Amino acid sequence: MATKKNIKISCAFCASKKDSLFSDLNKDDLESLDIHKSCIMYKKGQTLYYEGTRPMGLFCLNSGKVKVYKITSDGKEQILNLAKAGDFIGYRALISEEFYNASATVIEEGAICYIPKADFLSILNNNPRFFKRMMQRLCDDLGIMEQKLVTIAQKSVRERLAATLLMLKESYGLEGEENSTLIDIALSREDLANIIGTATETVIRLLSEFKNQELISLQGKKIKVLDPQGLVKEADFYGI
Amino acid sequence: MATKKNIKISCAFCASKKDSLFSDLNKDDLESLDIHKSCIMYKKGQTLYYEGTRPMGLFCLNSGKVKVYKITSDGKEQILNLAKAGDFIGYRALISEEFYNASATVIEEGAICYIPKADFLSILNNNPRFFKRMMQRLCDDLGIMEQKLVTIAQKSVRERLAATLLMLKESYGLEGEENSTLIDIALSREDLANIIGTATETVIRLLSEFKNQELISLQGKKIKVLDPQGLVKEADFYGI
DNA sequence: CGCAAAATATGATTTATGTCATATGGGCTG
DNA sequence: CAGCCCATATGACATAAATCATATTTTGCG
Repeated sequence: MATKKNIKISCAFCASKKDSLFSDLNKDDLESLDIHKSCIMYKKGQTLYYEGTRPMGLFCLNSGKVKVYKITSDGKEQILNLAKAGDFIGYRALISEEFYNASATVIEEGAICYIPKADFLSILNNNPRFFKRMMQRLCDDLGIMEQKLVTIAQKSVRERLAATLLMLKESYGLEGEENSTLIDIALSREDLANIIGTATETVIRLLSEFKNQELISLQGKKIKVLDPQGLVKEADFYGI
Repeated sequence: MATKKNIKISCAFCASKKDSLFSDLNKDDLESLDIHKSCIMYKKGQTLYYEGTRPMGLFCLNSGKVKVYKITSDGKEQILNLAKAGDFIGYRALISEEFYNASATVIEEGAICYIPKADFLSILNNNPRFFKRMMQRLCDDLGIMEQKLVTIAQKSVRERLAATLLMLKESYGLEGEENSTLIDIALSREDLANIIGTATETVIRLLSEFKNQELISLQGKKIKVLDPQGLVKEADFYGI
């Protein structure tokens, strides 16, 4: 295995910080983050942490994409969250001082920073503004998770797939010609199935149907949304 | 409609407080809660709040039981949470200053206190210990919700029902003779279906099967768990 | 107390989705 | 650049669960 090169990325000048939780930290706090921070390149497939292990710090994506997931007793994977540049992951276990209850694996390579637990908790405890911000984030996460639960519990696989495509379009959409939007994230059909909670074959089949209905187009792995309104109709609601 | 009688229940002496979030507030904070608090009896079927409305305070159950649920666009109900004596509900919307994104309805009558938003937020903002406690609670809620999502997404209805019965046994179990445990909460088969995310008939059928397997016994609405280990086997894991 | 309405129970049938099998294609590695 | 492997694709079939229908029992109400 090659030696991992530590990349120098300053939180104070990190472009990904723009809309992250760190976005309104003051200069001192941001500089204190840099002191013990490490920042390395991760390749696709590398795992940041495993469910059941103890968090020692906070991961912050400077670039790349990560999936956060749980594995059931019978070996099935359920993706709980996707993270992209600017996103934190693993903060909940850190805050509540528990073991991770999900795993995180890189799905698109990128630079990921790691802030030691002590530094993160120090800011959390000494900066009430940041503490509040974190609390707000947890509230948001909870709301999102509740909505996902309802969708998975009450909607058909077809509806969930349509809703998921719309959600992915929001988060990863690249505008193309003729109103088409490329979903710019390297998700396999299996990953997609593991977001929705269904079988890989079912996703493949339904994507084919959506293609035949000219709601989407498929160029290999990547999916392009042609008719978002049509998908909204299929989803019978908006947002998974 | 009868006039609602305001019951005098002091937070400082509330028996239900024992294991609530208020359990380690100091005397002054507890007394400040009492000043503007109201406490009235709610009957089965009464709704505490509706999704989409603005929270004006915090509900705290002195007694009785409440279901918290969302209604989908096509009118199906998904129960997110059940609350009993000592439980708070609606704190997330209050903290994040948003509209409720679920509704709450009484399923067993009881006395429910209502603490105005300002009083709750005042304690939250002035008592860092309580703030921390709240944050911890949100973390726990999030973990629970994630686990529920995984279960609903990846487990069969049969497994989910078994898991739900075990969960209900933990929260509402009354030990009876011969190792049997009565699940002491007035849930209809429909409610049960709306926890699990399935059709009422399916719940009824599966309960019959579990009865035939002598895992449970049915006396009208109420369910008695006879063989928890058998249910664990059916659930293939523990805890929904 | 008796009736109506709702909840529970069970059967018959349909359907969406899972599973298994096999073919095809794209991309990575030596 | 070739070959292999994994992802995608599609078909055939199995099945869990939804839906619709109809008893039967329980509950609440006047």
